[in-house]
Amino acid sequence: MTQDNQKEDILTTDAPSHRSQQVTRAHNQALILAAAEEEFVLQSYRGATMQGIADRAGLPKANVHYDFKNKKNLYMVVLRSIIEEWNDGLVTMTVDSDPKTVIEKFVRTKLHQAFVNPSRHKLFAIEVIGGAPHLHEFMSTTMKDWVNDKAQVMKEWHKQGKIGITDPLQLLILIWATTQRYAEFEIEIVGLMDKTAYDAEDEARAADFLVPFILRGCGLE
Amino acid sequence: MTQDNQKEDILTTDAPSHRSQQVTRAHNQALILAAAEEEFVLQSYRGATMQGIADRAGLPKANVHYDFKNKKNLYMVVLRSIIEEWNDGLVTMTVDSDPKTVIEKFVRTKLHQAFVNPSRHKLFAIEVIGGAPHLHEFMSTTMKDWVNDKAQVMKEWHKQGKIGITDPLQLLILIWATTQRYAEFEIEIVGLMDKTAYDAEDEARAADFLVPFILRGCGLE
DNA sequence: CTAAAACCTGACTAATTGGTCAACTGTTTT
DNA sequence: AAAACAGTTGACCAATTAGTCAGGTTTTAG
Repeated sequence: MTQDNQKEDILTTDAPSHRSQQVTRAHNQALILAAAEEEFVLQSYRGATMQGIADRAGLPKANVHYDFKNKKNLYMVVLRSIIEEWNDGLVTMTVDSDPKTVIEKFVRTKLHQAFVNPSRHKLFAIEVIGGAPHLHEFMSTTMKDWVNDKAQVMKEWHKQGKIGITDPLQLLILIWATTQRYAEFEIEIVGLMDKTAYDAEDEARAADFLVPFILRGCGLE
Repeated sequence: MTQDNQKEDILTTDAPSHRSQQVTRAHNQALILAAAEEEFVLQSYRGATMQGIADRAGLPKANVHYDFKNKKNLYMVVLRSIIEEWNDGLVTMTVDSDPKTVIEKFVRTKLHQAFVNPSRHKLFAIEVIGGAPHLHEFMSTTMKDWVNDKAQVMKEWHKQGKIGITDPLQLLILIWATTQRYAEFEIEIVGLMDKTAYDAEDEARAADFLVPFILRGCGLE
């Protein structure tokens, strides 16, 4: 029950059948990471069990330890991959950019990430809410630098009368809060919509509401 | 180390010294609840230990079991007290109310709750993010009724041209997201502000940003 | 004053769980 | 072909932890 389909691998490469060991291992690691992400979200760090992650990935527990050393390390690997994705969403924003365009793009990108990969946002949120014990470095370096940079640009925009916002940090907090909310509180929101999961139009519905609302709030449009 | 100051009770009443049993018990239960709230936020349900809660309350572990039966029950009691507070923040909102006044009041109330009692918001958030396994009933009854009621009112406002919002649920999500964020992501926000805790003016700063922003977003003012 | 009831707690137990390890299988190198 | 290596896994162990309980003390009722 733990290990079933060794033969029918979905990979499109067709090298000799004994290429499998390396490839399978990479494949299994991906399975484990995905399983860990789910388990950590649902059970939170302490509640997640290595056995639970192994079961979810359909592999023996010792395999998980072989690939990822220990629980903390596995958790850190998952967190790190989330941070990498965070960096991808960074919009280029300079003094010469058009505020309206940049803000709209930023909101849409963040919102899209939230709908495409809610688990990662949930995990990140749980980590921060619980005191961010594993994220101190990231938050005090990468994130802070990024925020200071954008805040600088927005202050300049304000000086030039391009935007009605005096406190850029508050605006960033608001944008993160409103976009990520759809991922983090998925269960609540979906429940209030009388559904069990988001449907295809929900992201668009959220964007159609949020984008004009935020632009208006910023005194644009 | 677990139990120290039995004598010096801080209570200002000075009834005969053997009133203590009942009073002390109530007092201890309050201590345990507060301790549990902290522990559950920091460690999440599975990570929180009865011993940890007991230590935090300065009482023996068996005492916690005596007062609250078991871990799950203790958790439910904490959750229930949070839900009660949630109900307190409900603003009266009818078709005849002034949208601007009501929305401003609502935002300020929610924001104040967030700053006054961040732990409760964190715990609630962790519960919802983790799938709300203990909140299904609340969310599908009390909360849903409340939302439907307010949505009805807002739709009427829109029909009368008093407000520029067509999808009330989205607005409620936004208000919750932006206000509660200051509680849930306290660590992140405080870090980005180069502090270790909110200072006295932070709530006002957030309100001064949020209230006009949201009113503008709603097409008011 | 006495007996019952309520309260309190140290010591113990059973179950869970992160982590290890030795034996095994398949792959690569020489 | 055979030795070295990488990958795999069942079985086991030590530590943690929720929950129990018996024996104690304090409070209340009659």
